[in-house]
Amino acid sequence: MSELASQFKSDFLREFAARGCLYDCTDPEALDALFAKERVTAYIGFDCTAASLHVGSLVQLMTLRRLQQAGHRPILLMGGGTTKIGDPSGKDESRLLLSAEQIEANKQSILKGVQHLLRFGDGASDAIMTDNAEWLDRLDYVPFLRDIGRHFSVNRMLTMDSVKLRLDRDQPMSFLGFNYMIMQAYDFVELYRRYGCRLQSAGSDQWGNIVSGIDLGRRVENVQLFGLTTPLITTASGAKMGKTAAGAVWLNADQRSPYEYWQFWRNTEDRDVGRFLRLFTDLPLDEISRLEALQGAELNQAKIVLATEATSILHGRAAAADAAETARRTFEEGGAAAGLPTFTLKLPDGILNLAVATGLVSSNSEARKLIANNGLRLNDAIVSDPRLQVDQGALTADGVLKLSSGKKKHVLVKPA
RNA sequence: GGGGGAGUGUCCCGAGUGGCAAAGGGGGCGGACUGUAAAUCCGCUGCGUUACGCUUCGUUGGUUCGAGUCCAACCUCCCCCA
Repeated sequence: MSELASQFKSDFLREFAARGCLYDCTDPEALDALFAKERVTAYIGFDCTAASLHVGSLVQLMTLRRLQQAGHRPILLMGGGTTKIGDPSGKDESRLLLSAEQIEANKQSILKGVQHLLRFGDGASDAIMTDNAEWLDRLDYVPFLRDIGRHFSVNRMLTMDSVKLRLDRDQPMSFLGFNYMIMQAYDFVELYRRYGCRLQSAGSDQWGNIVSGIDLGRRVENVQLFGLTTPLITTASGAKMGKTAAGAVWLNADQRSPYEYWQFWRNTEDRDVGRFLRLFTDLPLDEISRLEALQGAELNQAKIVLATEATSILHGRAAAADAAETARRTFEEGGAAAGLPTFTLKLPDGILNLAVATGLVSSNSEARKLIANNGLRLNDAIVSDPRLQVDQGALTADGVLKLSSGKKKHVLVKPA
């Protein structure tokens, strides 16, 4: 699709495609014309299954951001209702159902985490946040079946990937999960009714659900709706974006600090730098071309730009600058920079307990193994004795301890 | 309802049919080499006060000096027949 970039007339689609964000869309010509003609209202839905979104959702969030930057109106749809059902796509097992309270708490937390990405308000292109629980929770079963259910062919639903793949692998699927796509299709129509929303965007795996919504819109509202999908982002090595050893790369600062988030991007593989700059920053394309052309160690400069820009979008310019400075002091000067993750606690007995207390390792055994592999450092000196006692005398001039696992993970400990 | 099969180290896959803390792989972590990259090589990958002890193979009982392995019941899933 990116080769079509130059053929689009609308600013939004041209830029979107040129950045490698476009995977597929329905009726490209009509959608392009719509974007060129008027302010478009578009939505993306997010599940409330966790207290924070992670990097895997970032492409979607960036899509909303770009829509807004191009003067259109993004809707952030929180799946407070659909989360009660659970998306069957891709999962091998039905997930445990979350309680309504848990879903609501997750929703609030997610919203807090994405504040910097979009401008909310009452202006013409200000972002709107809504929750599909507002309409899904109130549905009356029989009227819903008569008005909406009649438009869905079970035969067709069975052929959709989210269902088919599951059945093909002999994995169970309850009637509950089977309804997810109907709810998502209905969301689209409801958002059209409420906000004149004409476009739904999502990852490419949601194509089937999007098309269902478009079909439903034509049948019940006689309107042409559009769908737009983004590619599934993997690293050049084939790993899914945002999954690291420590778990998902969460967007909320209380789960992954701006410094750690900055580090995540700083450690991007060489081959991904240009692509990620296009996808995850607002930098102009010619600037990105210049950065990705850097060779060898020079490319580290591009990674620093990537990290700072990406962090800035999520946490703000100041937090990004702080993170960059903390990283510079830590990695280039080898110091105990104040911006590192810091734990204030009473110094425990022995180095093992200290390492566990900071979360650098999860058990004493793991700490011992790390020490045996020369992986644990206290104030940059390799710890070789697992029985090492840590007391006030070990504090640096700043009155802290710097504890490191390997060369990249550093934390500070302040005696309480 | 009848017949057959499966559930293994709480990341995943997967060997194992009486001596097992349990093969192998992926993933992950650490080390070497580098550029906070990739590739490659090496080590580690249940917990603990670590030449020892404790907990682990769907659940609960049983046989045995000893059970992931044998027996019984139960739970969950899959396949075939009805």
